[in-house]
Amino acid sequence: MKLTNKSLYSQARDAILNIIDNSTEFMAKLPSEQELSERLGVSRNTIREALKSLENEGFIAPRHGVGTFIIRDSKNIKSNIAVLDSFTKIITNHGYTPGTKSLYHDRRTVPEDLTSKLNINEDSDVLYIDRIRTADGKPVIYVEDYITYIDGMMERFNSIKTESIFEFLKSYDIKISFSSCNIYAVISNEKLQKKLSLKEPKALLHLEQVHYSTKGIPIMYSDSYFLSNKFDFNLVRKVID
Amino acid sequence: MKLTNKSLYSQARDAILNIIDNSTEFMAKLPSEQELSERLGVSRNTIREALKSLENEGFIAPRHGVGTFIIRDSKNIKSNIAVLDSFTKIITNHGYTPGTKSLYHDRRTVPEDLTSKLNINEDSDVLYIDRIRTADGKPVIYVEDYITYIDGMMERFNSIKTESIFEFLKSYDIKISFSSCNIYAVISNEKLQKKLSLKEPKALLHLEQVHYSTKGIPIMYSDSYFLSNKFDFNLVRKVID
DNA sequence: CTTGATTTGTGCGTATGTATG
DNA sequence: ACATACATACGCACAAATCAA
Repeated sequence: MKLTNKSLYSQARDAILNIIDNSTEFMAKLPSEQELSERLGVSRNTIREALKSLENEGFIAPRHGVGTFIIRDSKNIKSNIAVLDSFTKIITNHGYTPGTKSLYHDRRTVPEDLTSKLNINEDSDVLYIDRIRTADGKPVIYVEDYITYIDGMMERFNSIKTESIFEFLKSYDIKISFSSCNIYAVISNEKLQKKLSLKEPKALLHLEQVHYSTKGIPIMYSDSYFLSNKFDFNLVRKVID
Repeated sequence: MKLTNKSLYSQARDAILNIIDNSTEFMAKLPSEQELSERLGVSRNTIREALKSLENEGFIAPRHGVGTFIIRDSKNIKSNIAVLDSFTKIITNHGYTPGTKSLYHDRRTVPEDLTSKLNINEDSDVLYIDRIRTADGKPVIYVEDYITYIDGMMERFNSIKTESIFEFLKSYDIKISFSSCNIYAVISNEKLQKKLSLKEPKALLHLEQVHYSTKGIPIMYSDSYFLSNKFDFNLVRKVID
């Protein structure tokens, strides 16, 4: 009998994240793996899987022979750039009300430089989507998406009213699992200033991404431009020995 | 008897990374965990640890019930921003010869806004270091470091000739383990243009970091400014369920 | 449509090593 | 020297997903 659809380690992770968010003092020590194992009623291995996941996201720092310490909580993190969230969630996390100002799309032949990135033939089609996302009504992100074309996509995109491309792809049983992302700082050119209603050149954070499905197949290429002063992108960088 | 100072899983990781870098076809499939386990003579658990690490760095994508697939190799990755490398290594990886153009340092009271970040009293001192790093002789990174002051640090910093702050800290038995990093795009102001020998405003990638030791103690705050057009910063972003 | 083989995912138990205080 | 706590490693069992016969 299946009680939940979540794995044990994922449930343990949630429980530990709860401890983290409720702690107040700086560098508080978590209960030992042994104690967490007993308290949550799962094996130490399962606890360790949960801790590893939290360590990867930068919440905790284990010290060999000493204990595991909380280095930050999830409440104050507005956006972890290593986590692939929707624009809607990123804007919401920063305390703004998200919206979409303009939306254009067409079907076109894949641009030459994207054939290798999307691993498709040069005469293949893509669904091109051009969007301006807003925070409290003001333009903050400009996005251009190129999605490997599937039969009838134009028509379905017209009929389905969703702000989320990820949701749209789910209707084709495609679930985006990760993206390979290049990060650049750019100064807005005329096109970008027009799109983002800027009167003067501003610094933008440019993310160039190839999105992959759970099957590891490249599905979508995106260029997104963030008004950098509106967003806090956080990341934990680790030394690899 | 200790034959190596590397953990088994780390050795397995190296062996698998070697397979990855030597594969040619797109989305090639790795040998199964079972086979890797037998071939490398370690347990399946150890193989899984190695694979998990490679998955976290975006080299492979496992598919439940199917196999593990190579999505990129390490040869073409110039700089994974989630990995905390030295500036020297980042510049070298991009194919340039690294150097340091200017170097200034002093001892000063900690700036007020850094007391909480470094978790020190407001009357504590820091070692301030101001550097311009070059690639093939051209300025490409401007860095300002603030290190929690330890007795005699000024004198020792004068006498030790190293380009690496990390190496300098090791002489105090402090090993940097990770940093918490905020990422911004900025347009160079007059000060930055002077430091980086720029004739006109350019887009810079600004990393604001707090560096922690292996003990999880904040040691150093850094502001670094990268000439964005000279560097490729890559990152794998994952959907969290 | 069912079955079986293969492969990754999850979970437990145990033992030993290493760092810290 | 000792206890505590995390790190590494092995073996085993079963679940779940996929695919081909």
